[in-house]
Amino acid sequence: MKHILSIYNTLSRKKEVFEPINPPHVGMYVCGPTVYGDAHLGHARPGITFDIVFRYLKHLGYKVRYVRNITDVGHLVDDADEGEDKVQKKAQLEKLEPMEVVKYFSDRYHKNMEQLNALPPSIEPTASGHIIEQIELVKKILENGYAYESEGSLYFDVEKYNKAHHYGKLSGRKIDELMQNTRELAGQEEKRNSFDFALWKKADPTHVMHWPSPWSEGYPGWHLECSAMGAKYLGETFDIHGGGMDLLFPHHESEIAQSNAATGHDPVKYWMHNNMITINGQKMGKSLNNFITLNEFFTGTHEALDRAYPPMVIRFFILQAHYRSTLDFSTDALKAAEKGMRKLFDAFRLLSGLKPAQTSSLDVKSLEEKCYEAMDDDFNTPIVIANLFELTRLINLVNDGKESLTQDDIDLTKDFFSTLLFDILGLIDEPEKDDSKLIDYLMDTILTIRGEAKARKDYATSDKIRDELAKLNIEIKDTKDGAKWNFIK
RNA sequence: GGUACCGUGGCCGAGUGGCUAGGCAGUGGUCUGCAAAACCACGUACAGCGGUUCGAAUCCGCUCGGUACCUCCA
Repeated sequence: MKHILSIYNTLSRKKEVFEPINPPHVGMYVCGPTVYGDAHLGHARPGITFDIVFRYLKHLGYKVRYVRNITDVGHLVDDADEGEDKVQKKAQLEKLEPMEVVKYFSDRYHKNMEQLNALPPSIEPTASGHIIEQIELVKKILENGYAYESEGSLYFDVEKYNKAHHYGKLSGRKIDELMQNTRELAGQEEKRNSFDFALWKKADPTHVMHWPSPWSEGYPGWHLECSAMGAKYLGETFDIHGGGMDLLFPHHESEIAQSNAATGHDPVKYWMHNNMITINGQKMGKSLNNFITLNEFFTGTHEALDRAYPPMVIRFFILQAHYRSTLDFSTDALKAAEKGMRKLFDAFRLLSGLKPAQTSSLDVKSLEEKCYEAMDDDFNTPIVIANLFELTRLINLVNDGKESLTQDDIDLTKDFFSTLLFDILGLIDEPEKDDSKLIDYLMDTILTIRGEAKARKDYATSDKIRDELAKLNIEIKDTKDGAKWNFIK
């Protein structure tokens, strides 16, 4: 099957046919988390969205290098805090080294991504590990005249840059409008224009994380790490840069500016942005304090949740919406996703037991084509899933003896169903395991039945139950308080 | 205030001019000892108002409602 993959490019605001710069190689950079807290549902979205992109590009035969950074330097706690580093603040609160905080939350993030069955990226660079590269990038920008020094800090000269390039071409902003919207804020005296952004910040004496540089003891500006590390591992121009829509401006806009200022050309061919997950119609976010962490979903420990929801339910829930749409969370929506997903898995299992017929009364091949068409159309996973539900209906019809498939068609169906469901969508059919609880319920049920048998003096049945359980190393003891049971070692 | 986006049946959510999206929930039916599962049938949903068109959820305008980003800092 010939694939013409189209991807919505934020830069052009339309779908474009995907043509890698150096086929069969594809370079993809995705903005990863700032590790100062547990990942929440919002973090799962880019994790899963770009996992799908990664999986599908590989499926199409591309050799993909997927780079996802870990931001471990320099983020502030929130808008109200002045000059306080998120990682640093967390470290001070917990009386830990900043790198202990980073390690702790990085590990937990990795665990969560693994639970969601998101494949690990090819390279996962950290900002703190690339200070030299960032300093070199600042030097280039400075040499090319797009940066200025002020009080030991370096800022990007947006106004000057905009004379040669268009600052705002990604987010659709115009510098005149930025001018007009300038607010009077404290701590801006160092900058020529309020919209200039920091390339290097001089650390104040209380700042824990700082490095030497030609300009001051300090730390790199936030936008820098992605420009520096993207160029290092994927080249000055690479294929795909992804991230959440909330990073569009100013982060990605500034990345484009930095790269142009340093190299004279754009860094990225296709910009992809996933939309936000909302809760009660509002963005789920750290600053709004309305987030539910992934661990809370998996254990059911958040007050908004009635029970635990396995990672695959979260994954399926996210895949049922297109990545560029907002997705509204509710437990009802999650439950609906869970039931639907189970239905798909049930149908897939049925395939193996289907009785083959001499002729096929159904056309399963066309469904496969529809699934691929949907994937090729900007990774439209909800359409893929809708087609898989149609396939599920057909499988059930065959199972009910109302339609028929030949062995060849059954094999073909099994093959493409599994490719789509497991390889491309990345779902895993894992039965929920909470054995201890399950066994308790089962034993209660069995002992109740045995008790009823004994009550009507049906000792044949009650003894049979005891003997059969004994074979499983389960011992039953009739006590004054009723029957008890335990495992025999 | 600026910029962008959105408003689809009870819920979630596809869909950029004419063709049933889909899932969950609900109702009726088939099947079944009962139940579950499965299958079949059923909802004449596209915020409101106007316009373009033979024809609009889909294009245009206005109104209402909602969301995100807005240059400190990150």
